[in-house]
Amino acid sequence: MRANNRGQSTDRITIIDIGKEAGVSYATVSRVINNKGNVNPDARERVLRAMTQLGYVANTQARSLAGGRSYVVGLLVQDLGTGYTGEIIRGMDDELAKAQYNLMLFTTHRRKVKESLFVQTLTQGTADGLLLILPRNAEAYLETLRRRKFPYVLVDHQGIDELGPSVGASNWQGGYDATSYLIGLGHKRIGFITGTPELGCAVRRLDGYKAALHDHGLPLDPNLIREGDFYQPTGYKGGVDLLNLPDRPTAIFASNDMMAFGVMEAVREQGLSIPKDMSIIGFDDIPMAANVHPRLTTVRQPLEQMGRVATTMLLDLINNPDQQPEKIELPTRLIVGETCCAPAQARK
Amino acid sequence: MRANNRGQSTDRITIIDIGKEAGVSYATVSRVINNKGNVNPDARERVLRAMTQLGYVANTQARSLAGGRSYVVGLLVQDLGTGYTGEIIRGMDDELAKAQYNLMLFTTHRRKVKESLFVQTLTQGTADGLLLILPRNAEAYLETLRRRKFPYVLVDHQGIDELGPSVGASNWQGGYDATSYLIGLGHKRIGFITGTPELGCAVRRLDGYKAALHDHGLPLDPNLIREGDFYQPTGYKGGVDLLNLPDRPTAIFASNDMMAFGVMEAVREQGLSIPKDMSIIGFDDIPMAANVHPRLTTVRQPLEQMGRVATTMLLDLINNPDQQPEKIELPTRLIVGETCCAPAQARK
DNA sequence: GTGAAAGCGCTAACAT
DNA sequence: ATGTTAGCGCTTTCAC
Repeated sequence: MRANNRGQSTDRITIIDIGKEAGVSYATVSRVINNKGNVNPDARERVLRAMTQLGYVANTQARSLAGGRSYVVGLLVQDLGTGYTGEIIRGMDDELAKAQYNLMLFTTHRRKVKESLFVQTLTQGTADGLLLILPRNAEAYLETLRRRKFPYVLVDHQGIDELGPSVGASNWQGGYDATSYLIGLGHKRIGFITGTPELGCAVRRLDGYKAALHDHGLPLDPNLIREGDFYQPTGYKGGVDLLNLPDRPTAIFASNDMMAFGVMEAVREQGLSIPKDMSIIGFDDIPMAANVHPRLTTVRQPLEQMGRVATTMLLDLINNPDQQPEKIELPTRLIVGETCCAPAQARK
Repeated sequence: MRANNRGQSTDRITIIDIGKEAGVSYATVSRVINNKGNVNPDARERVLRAMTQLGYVANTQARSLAGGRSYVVGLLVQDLGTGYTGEIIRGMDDELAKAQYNLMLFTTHRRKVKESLFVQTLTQGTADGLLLILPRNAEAYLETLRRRKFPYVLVDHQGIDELGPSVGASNWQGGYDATSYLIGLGHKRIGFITGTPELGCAVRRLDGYKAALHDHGLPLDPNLIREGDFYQPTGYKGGVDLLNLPDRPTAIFASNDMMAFGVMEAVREQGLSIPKDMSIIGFDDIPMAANVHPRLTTVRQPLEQMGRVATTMLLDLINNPDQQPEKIELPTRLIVGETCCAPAQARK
């Protein structure tokens, strides 16, 4: 048992050991491991046996240094707080495990400039590919990634321009469906709280809202639209503002669940009841949406599946670098909870 | 511009380039990078300048392969769903970034046996240390880690025996405080929903509950204690059971916030009001606790700080392998929300 | 089909 | 104080 320079014991089994045990050169062992052709079935068998027998574990550092893969995928997220990201990661994680890949996590929260630095590190061989969940200001480093032909997939980033392979949900349709649902219940004045306006998904949800109003012959009142940023406090604030309107809406559609929770808070603070006095609808269907009372009516994004699909896309891209970048949009679905009902006047 | 075997462009700047540019051997460059002594200030200056000028980024694979550090820390978690983990990671992440470290994420959810496999990978040079949040059945691989003298820190794992360096919160005190608070409000029958019984933190919270009852001369009714697992559904179920008791409690203390949400659900389903008919208290103070209505009264664990402290401990351990393993317990604090009040009979 | 050998970028002796 | 050199474990030509 040897010890490395930090005192850790490192009695590693290398391909040289395997080679000796199997009676072949270690080049052959490498061929077996990487499934390259031209290996005698007998030899392959012996190598495989030696590997399990000696408990061989590949050293990924050496592998990637020698020009192979690192078997690491980078993941860039802003935040882990809301459960939204957690759901997506669950899907990624599962898919990655199947392919024997590991995940390197980068969080950008609070940091401003460092984002491009991590791209440097990552593309220097640390990772074989990169997953980006809802990135902001991605343009800067996406350009670098593209130039280096470094595989990446965007999750839930639907910019206006061509930013490369991406997986998202049908945000427009979700916004349209939720609004139509409220209109169907009899609501005529429907408040809307936007997400971060720079984010494609936020814009699409708003567009869906507008389109639904238009298709049902309802006027678009700019006063009913408040800007939010996908976090709870702006939902609360938007809710307060809308409630204070002389001609207040009978329903509020928040661009995500966290903001919907904020709206719920605002409504209750005024002593109003949900949904009797105010119908509320969210977007995402994070786990918590089922745990609040009354259960939030919302538009479900298939978050876990989005993570799953993004990951398979990325692994595909790593294996076949010269592919056409795909853009996949997964369907959203209205989840009817208990926060919506017909407006008061319609019930009279 | 060269291209590697996967077609990516890899015009890397190595320490050799830096050496040439600065007019020194690349060994000197290495010395500068790693802050080893014996470098002429002039030479150091030239090297540093060359590095920024050429935009040098170290190749961590090569570094760790050559016996240095990988500048990666592994993180083992079960789940990212509840926000609890997210908070801790936020603290870790911040601290890690300061030390230029990266984070490799391993999730054990759903997988049964693979846990020991990741230890193999990790200790083969992929990471310099390991952080474990609330691990279950950790004994198996902790033994391996110890034998290999691989640095690790446990977060929120307070087993009965000596499992090594760890960071936790004062769970006993928190349980004691919450229970005392309820007793102070006038409650005499207080239901309790446990966490996963194998987890040290769950046992401590229960012990704190029992001690508070005892110290205030209240009897311990085993019927009022229900087993949970820290997830919402068992909170709901425990709540239903306690509500159906002929002599139902006037308050319920759930071992964490997610289960407290479940209790709230159960109470409401019976048409009862919170806190008038039933006081509820949780544990953790995850962000969501402030977003439910009424705001959950709970025991705050300093989650972010726990992550922070665990990380500095680990980095310390990486730097000085022969340290004594520390055990740090951070204080919890009662957060008074709106889910507790005096019981009905006391108010009469 | 298989082995020998070069080299990925770096650290850490060992020289000087 | 600095240069030289030997690997770390692996992939990948290039021979045979």
